[in-house]
Amino acid sequence: MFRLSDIIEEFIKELMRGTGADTLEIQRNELAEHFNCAPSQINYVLSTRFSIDKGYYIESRRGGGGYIRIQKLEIARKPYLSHLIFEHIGDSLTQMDALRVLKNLEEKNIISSRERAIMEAAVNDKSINVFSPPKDAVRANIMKSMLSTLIRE
Amino acid sequence: MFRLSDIIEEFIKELMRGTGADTLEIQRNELAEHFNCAPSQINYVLSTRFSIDKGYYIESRRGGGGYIRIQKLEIARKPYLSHLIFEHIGDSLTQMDALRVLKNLEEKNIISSRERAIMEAAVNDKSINVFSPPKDAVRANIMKSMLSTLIRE
DNA sequence: CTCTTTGACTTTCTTTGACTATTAATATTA
DNA sequence: TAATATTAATAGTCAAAGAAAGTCAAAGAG
Repeated sequence: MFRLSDIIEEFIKELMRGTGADTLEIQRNELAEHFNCAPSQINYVLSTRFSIDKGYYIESRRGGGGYIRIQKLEIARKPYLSHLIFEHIGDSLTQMDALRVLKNLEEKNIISSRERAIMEAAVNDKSINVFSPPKDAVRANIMKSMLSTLIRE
Repeated sequence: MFRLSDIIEEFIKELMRGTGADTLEIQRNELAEHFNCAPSQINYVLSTRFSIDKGYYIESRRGGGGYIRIQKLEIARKPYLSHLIFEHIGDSLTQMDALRVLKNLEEKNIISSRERAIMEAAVNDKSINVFSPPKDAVRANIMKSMLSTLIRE
């Protein structure tokens, strides 16, 4: 069950927890060499796990002394939930993206692990056994609906 | 006489008894190779013998590093939830009935009010905007799936 | 007829690599 | 010396290949 992308994700998160700071600077090639992978795999990890919607902001610079700066956004609960509901999710949401969003919500202590499990179950492909409106559309609805209960309170 | 599906079923159950843990991760292709059968036969076994109604919860992931995770629901520990999942809900659940069930669960302190709100949102008619499988069938699925997370923990 | 087995085809993630773009450092020229 | 060109050092993009799992319908067995 060796998934390098997950390992790199954890490595970065662990590094951030370690320094205590909310920003981390890495060098793409160095990191790639550390994990013995193609440099572009780092981009893959960043775009799938450290996007704005997961609560991270990324800046980078090319050329000599270049870097990638990963910043963990400290957004308040409601604005973050609003962003998810009104901007990110839209009318289609894949299962993978849903799972990643939920993982981050738990990491940000916006939901408990029980709540995460409940929501994961609700947006799971196996639960949403539909044809006519595509699964991703139904999932988007359910997800937005669930998240909005958290804003209401 | 030799029903391969039964043998695979037993093999998986034996594996779970062996490890003592309530979850087991397998790789579909590996298992298929072990039994010299088509990979899709594993799906057949899982869907006929390891569904939620049979007391198991399944998660899976495709792509590199993919897996199938089978978790046994320890129903004895949660009789009320089990009753709901295995007897009450069945394969169709109206919105009214879902709301009643959730209200009851909160009154019995099995779920928090937040959890109730989340689940209500998930099984709401507005979230489940489907035609082809009737809403009540999809709702039953989602509901059982969510409730089974409470047994799993 | 029902349940099981098989296999071709599909879908979803991940990994890799060739090619491109940008920036900083350095060398060259006016 | 100031301006400009060149080179080296980074990071970015995109599509193809790889690695799983899922679906569905037809064939087979009881």
